Amino acid sequence: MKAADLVWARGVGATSLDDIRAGSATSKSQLFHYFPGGKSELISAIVTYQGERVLDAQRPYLDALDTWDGWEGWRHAVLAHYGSQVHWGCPISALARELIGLDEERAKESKMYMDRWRGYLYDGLLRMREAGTLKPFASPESLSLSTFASLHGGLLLTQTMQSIRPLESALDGALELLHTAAATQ
Amino acid sequence: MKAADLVWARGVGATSLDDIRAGSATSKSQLFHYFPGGKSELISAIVTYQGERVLDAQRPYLDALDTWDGWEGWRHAVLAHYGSQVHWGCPISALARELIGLDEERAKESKMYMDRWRGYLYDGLLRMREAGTLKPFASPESLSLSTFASLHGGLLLTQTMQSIRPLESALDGALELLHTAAATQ
DNA sequence: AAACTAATGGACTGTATGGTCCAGACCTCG
DNA sequence: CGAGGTCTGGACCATACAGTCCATTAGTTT
Repeated sequence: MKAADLVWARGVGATSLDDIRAGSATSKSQLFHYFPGGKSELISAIVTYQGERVLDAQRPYLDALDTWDGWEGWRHAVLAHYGSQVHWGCPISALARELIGLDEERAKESKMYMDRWRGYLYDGLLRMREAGTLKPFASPESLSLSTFASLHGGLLLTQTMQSIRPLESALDGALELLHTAAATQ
Repeated sequence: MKAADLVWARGVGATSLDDIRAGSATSKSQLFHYFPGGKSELISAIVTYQGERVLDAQRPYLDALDTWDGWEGWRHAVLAHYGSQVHWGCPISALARELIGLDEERAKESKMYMDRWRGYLYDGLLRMREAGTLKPFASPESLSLSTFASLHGGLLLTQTMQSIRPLESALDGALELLHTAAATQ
């Protein structure tokens, strides 16, 4: 999906259908043949594509966030994935942000990916607490929010600073914070 | 600055000069009279306005981030400021993000505000380490990055979740993390 | 090969946008 | 009062965009 990368690099509003047509070596009629709903439907497909891609890159760790090894693996997968991309930042949060107040329907779709994503962190933390790995009064809700915030803040800074460093620091800090909620044994 | 809020709500690309004209009850010629450089110059003014506004909202704590009380006050000021705004999220990071690859010159301006902002955190942490409040091997660089990432991630989630909760959790987590770097006395 | 259908290119249209320009209102000063 | 200059409204222009349409090609069936 070359279109997805174009939109990632330049944003939804700044990417015209002509840009996409030129980048994909097809014609306008082709574009509307495959996406009868026009740009909105194209964006929808891009949201799905990027959402799945981002989640896939974190597998199988997303389902293993109930052990410290799982979290370590996840951290490594995230850094490897975003470090290997051509563009900085996270396409999903960028789409979610831009689509708010531009295309409410597509914004919902990208928000859904954000929710699913955080859901994996939440589920892992919940299982950790139930297993006694975390303190009984640790809040999976709060911890998942702060961890998810660190992740996306790190990704955002990645973009403004053009470096992977902030993401590393953010994830290191987030994991260290999780450890402070570990049950003392 | 009504224009600043319009751009905050809808983004640079999705806000036309006509929208701004309508919102400010003036005419096109007025707009170009005050901003001969056109939209780019208008955006530049908005960046400056929002940048100063955001930093002002955190004063006087920005210069007091070398004590735990200072950090508490800062956390409170940030929550109060963003909780009282009409729109969610942070205008500066939103501008910085959108302007990358749209107007390189203005992107630099907004990135500058991000850098200045983080600089305050860094300076405070550096003074804390020098004063022995932090462990000698604590890294102001890393800590400022992770704290700043938490802040901006929290603000981003504020926007996708339409709630102040993620920002609260993010800041709480960030401050708790700072405390783990405190010198044990 | 003829007849028919589906895919394809790209010219075309209506609209919105950033930006220009000029006619007239409104001051200022002699 | 009136000449000179400045400010202001909004009509206007060129361009870029999303989306439509039709003539032609390519493929399939008989």
